[in-house]
Amino acid sequence: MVKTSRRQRSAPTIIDVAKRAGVSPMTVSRVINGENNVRPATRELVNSAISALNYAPNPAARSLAGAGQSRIGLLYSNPSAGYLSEFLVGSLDQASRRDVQLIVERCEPGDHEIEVARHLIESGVDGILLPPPLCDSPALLRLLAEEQVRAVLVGSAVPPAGQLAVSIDDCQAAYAMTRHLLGLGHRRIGFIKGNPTLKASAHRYAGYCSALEDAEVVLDLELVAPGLFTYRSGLDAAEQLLDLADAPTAIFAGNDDMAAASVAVAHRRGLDVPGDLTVCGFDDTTLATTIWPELTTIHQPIADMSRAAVDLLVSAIRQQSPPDQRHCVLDYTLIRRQSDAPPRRRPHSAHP
Amino acid sequence: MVKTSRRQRSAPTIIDVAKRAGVSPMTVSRVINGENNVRPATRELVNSAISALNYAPNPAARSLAGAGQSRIGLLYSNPSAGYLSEFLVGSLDQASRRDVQLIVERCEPGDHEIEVARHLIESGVDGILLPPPLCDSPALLRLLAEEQVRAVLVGSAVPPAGQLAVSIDDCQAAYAMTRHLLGLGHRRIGFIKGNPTLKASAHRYAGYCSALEDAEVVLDLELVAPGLFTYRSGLDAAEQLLDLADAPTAIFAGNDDMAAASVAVAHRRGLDVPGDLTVCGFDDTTLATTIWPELTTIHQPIADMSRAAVDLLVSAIRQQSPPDQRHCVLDYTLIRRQSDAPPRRRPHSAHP
DNA sequence: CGCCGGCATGTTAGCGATAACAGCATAAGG
DNA sequence: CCTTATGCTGTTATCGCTAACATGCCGGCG
Repeated sequence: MVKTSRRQRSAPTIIDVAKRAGVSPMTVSRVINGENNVRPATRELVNSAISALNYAPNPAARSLAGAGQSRIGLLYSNPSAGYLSEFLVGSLDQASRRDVQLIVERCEPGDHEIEVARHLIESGVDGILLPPPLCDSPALLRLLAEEQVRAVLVGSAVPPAGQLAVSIDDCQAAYAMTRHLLGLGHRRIGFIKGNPTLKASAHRYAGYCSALEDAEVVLDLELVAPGLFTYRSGLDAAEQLLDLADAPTAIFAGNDDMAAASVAVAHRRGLDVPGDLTVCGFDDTTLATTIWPELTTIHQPIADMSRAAVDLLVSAIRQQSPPDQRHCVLDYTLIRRQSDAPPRRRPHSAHP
Repeated sequence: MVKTSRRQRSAPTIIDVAKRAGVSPMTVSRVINGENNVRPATRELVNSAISALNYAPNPAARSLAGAGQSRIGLLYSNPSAGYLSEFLVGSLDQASRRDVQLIVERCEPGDHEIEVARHLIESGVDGILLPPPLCDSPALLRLLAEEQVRAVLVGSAVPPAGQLAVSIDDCQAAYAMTRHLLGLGHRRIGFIKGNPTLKASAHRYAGYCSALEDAEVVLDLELVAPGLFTYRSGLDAAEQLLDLADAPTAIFAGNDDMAAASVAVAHRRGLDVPGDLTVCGFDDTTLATTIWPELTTIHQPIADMSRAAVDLLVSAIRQQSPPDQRHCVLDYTLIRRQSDAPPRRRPHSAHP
């Protein structure tokens, strides 16, 4: 059996070095940490003892005795299915690289987010990671500000000034998707808005509007349906859009859940997707590839975002990196799958 | 304030937990390390103190004090939506409690699982966690046996003898669900089988058959459709079942994805769920509560299962707890939501 | 001359956890 | 009924390192 090979002849300690250099362990420590109040001659002595013994400080002991390892919390409430797992994978990875401990805490639907957050804070974390939808809770942000706990908002489209944040550009992504649909030839493009309490909703809508405008397609408010990011709300919105006398040839839903609902409604009405109706989503959750046809959607690099978030937070905690970039914007990807196609009927000719 | 005064809001220590639980720090340590010589009542006391304080052991102190830190791998390939995140939360939590480093490795659809597993082993893990569907890969198990790497199979219905494993009783759960449907008055109950390479499929089917038999309802093989646990396969299976001259009044799908597909097919045909057709799933993935109506399904305590798996693995690695229980079977829950109801039409009278 | 202040260094006391052993009930055995 | 096992649980002593304080040594000042 190959016991962990590291346990060989116990490595030299700071005491071995101290003896050999004829000084006290403390002086060795000072030399190691580059403190400037050691006489050059002594420093030299210690240094040579160190290299003679091939000494390396024990990081565990170091963090135990010293500044202590920092811990960061991850507070999540109800992200869509695949979001959390990706987020976890990324933050875990980075947390271990940066040598911080990650405490994961869930806010159950019934819980009051404030209570849970307070619990986390009281448990002594030095900072908190807030993936959506918690990143847009004003009450939570207020609490964090009061308690002076640092936080990184992930996925919030427009974080308050100075707030640490990581996100994609929701507006630009929605713009790209709308442009994609326009490129396929669609002119009547329905849009299902998301939960108005989340800032991302407004931004995605803005991207949609802006793309239409740039393509000189007039925005028809009939084609814009309200939604809440839930499947259920998507059902209602899709019904509303498809009930229109001049129904859209494509529906761009504010997220995958509502897009999936739109597909369901289309099927219920005997419409083929994408033959009779193009449907696109946003987020690229697992739902997007679970249903049939698989959804064309916007993919967020969630794992990378969470990695970036951990980095930002740790740097802030250790005060290593000044605010050279408090808000980190990563790139999205438009993923094309089977739910989009050019419109079957020629659209009404647009302008002369 | 430049630095948080060291004493103020530091993380809770083993001593805080000990005080709160009214025991000595040593006992807490024993609980954390899963040593088996602690009275269950005491263990419970300590555990609740741990979660109340949101305590996590300081890895630095631990490795300093002796216990060399071990690492375990989590190898996953393609669990259904939501499974992974729950699994991660549970295993993370327990990994941090037990102070093992969790190395997460994904096996992409194209990858050969053997290669990925070998990579993980070579990176020096002391054991591997195998959630479904990898837990049922014979080739993988063979490799692990050869390499003498310990593994815990999670979700495999009948693990090889002596293999570390955690699961629920799939057969019994399917039995309970079928019984539930019979209790509602259904007699023609369709069943969609799962991927035949996974042992859970056969067990769920066995539970279904056994419940019918006990209720003296003859098993009609017409009502049993093949499936693969994918949404797509559920679509085909549901079409097949609903095409039947004497169609079922209820469909029990082998998992939630296929149940969701069944709901979609029903809607496409203008059937109301649950008014015209009852649909039940299995697994209680997030999909179950995403769609409408929300699915009645079987809930597995995935987070607890992964916690148990980590425990089992760590204990085996540290050789602290003998094989007092190599296969840990946890309880499932039948969750009733909106997708089931008594059959609308009186079923054909059964027997004289 | 003697006291002060500043620098280089040594001492002491933990950091948070565990190993090893010591106690102390309770159960088993004679 | 007393002794020897057999759990559980508590004590003590570290692990390697570093804050915080204590010491000794020097020159400068009144």
